[in-house]
Amino acid sequence: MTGKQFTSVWFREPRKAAAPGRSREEIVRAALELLDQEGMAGLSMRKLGAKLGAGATSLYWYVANKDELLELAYDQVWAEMTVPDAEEVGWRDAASAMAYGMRTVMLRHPWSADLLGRVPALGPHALSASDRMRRIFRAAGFHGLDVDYAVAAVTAFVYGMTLPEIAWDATANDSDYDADEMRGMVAKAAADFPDMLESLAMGAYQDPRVLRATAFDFGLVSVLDGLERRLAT
Amino acid sequence: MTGKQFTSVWFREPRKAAAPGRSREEIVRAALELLDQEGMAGLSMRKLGAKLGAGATSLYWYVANKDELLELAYDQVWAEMTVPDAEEVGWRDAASAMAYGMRTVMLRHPWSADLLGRVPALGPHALSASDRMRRIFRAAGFHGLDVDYAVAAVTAFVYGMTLPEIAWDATANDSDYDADEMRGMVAKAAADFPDMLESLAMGAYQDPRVLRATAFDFGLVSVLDGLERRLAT
DNA sequence: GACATCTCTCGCACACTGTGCGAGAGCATT
DNA sequence: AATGCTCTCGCACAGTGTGCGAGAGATGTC
Repeated sequence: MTGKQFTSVWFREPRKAAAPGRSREEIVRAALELLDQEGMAGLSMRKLGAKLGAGATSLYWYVANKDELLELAYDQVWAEMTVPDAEEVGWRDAASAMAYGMRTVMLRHPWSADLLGRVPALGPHALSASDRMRRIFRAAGFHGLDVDYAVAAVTAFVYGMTLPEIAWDATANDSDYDADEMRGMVAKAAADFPDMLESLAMGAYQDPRVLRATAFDFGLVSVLDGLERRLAT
Repeated sequence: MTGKQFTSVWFREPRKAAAPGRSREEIVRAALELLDQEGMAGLSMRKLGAKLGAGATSLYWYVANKDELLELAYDQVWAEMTVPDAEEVGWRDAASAMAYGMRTVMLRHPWSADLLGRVPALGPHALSASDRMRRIFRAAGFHGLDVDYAVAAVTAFVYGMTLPEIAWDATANDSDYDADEMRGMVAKAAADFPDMLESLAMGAYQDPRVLRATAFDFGLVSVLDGLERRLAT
């Protein structure tokens, strides 16, 4: 087993911050800007270095490698996720708001789709968000490991729903076709499935964004209903 | 807008198969082998060419670019997903079997996690699977767009749940630490959240695989319960 | 038989990527 | 003045996907 060792930034002591000059914070901030503007493919160490007026490899003094940098940036995304207090609004509304919040944050930082569920979420912000999520479901009445299961169910739904949304937006942006042309080609591919075509046609009369929001809401209500039912027994 | 044009293999006419020699099928098959053995990072055009006793760029005769190749491989994964007939076993069992099936197929081809929900699933096998999924929920009693919403809810849950499972397996494999050491480091990172620590400790006494299967079942039952409730109203 | 056309292979080259290494600059402490 | 520590960065290496254009081999067509 000579495979490269797995490590997380959060398992190591950070380099003690010295004088101003460059800092880990500044680097992460610049990386976030680059990611928001150009997406995951637009972030390279050389570009990031240039943006900071530094040589590409200077950054390696503050960050062990690119993966660590991404872990750091990832945690900043978690910082934006607001998880309301269940004591105030009731667990159902809290869970719902949390789910919607995750979705909007993900859509705001599409590159996070490449990291969510793929990179260990052990940063301080991620942990704090998890803790607040768990609180919601404890307030709902779950106990023991069921709390984790409930959190996992809702977050899994949000990931799985939002991820394709992001992917769709990305391909739509990269395409020279407009929405109608796109739909036409999809229809051609699905020509053998009349039932799907019908459904496609029904969706064509609505704004895709509204359509997706509706789908999200439909699923979310179902998931929460299901969890509620479990509490009742 | 000079961005590279988005296209899908499924939008283009395939090159009409000529004599044996090399063929698109053979290439895709070899790519699948490589992906299963070495994962997404292990697939490069040069390696694939070598495996087939061909030059790296020879493959470009059969496939426009690597993305197209991945779309083709991706569809083969969908070919493995069995979706039972709702008429025979009832919609709930059918949906449940479908969800478990998707999960096992994904775990069997971990690299598919990088494609699922990210790449348009418009290949024949993907479409056929979708069609059969829709049938399940129509049999359940959903109508119009609700059919799509229900399918989306269940598949989103499966993606979102299985994706982190795969990621965890991957990092565990790359690591020289064993499960206990890993848990120790996680515990250190989460030291500020006593509630999480307690939960971590509770999970420590069980086989992680069983734990994850339990979590999956818990969520799936909830989602299906939620959908069932919607039918009742 | 000779020539043209079409199918397919592949080496070269280009522009990129992450990052290990080692030389050095600037500053602080002794 | 000398030592050592913190930090920068150019070079180089081993990769990546893929555009291009030269050619091989088969298959018509006159």
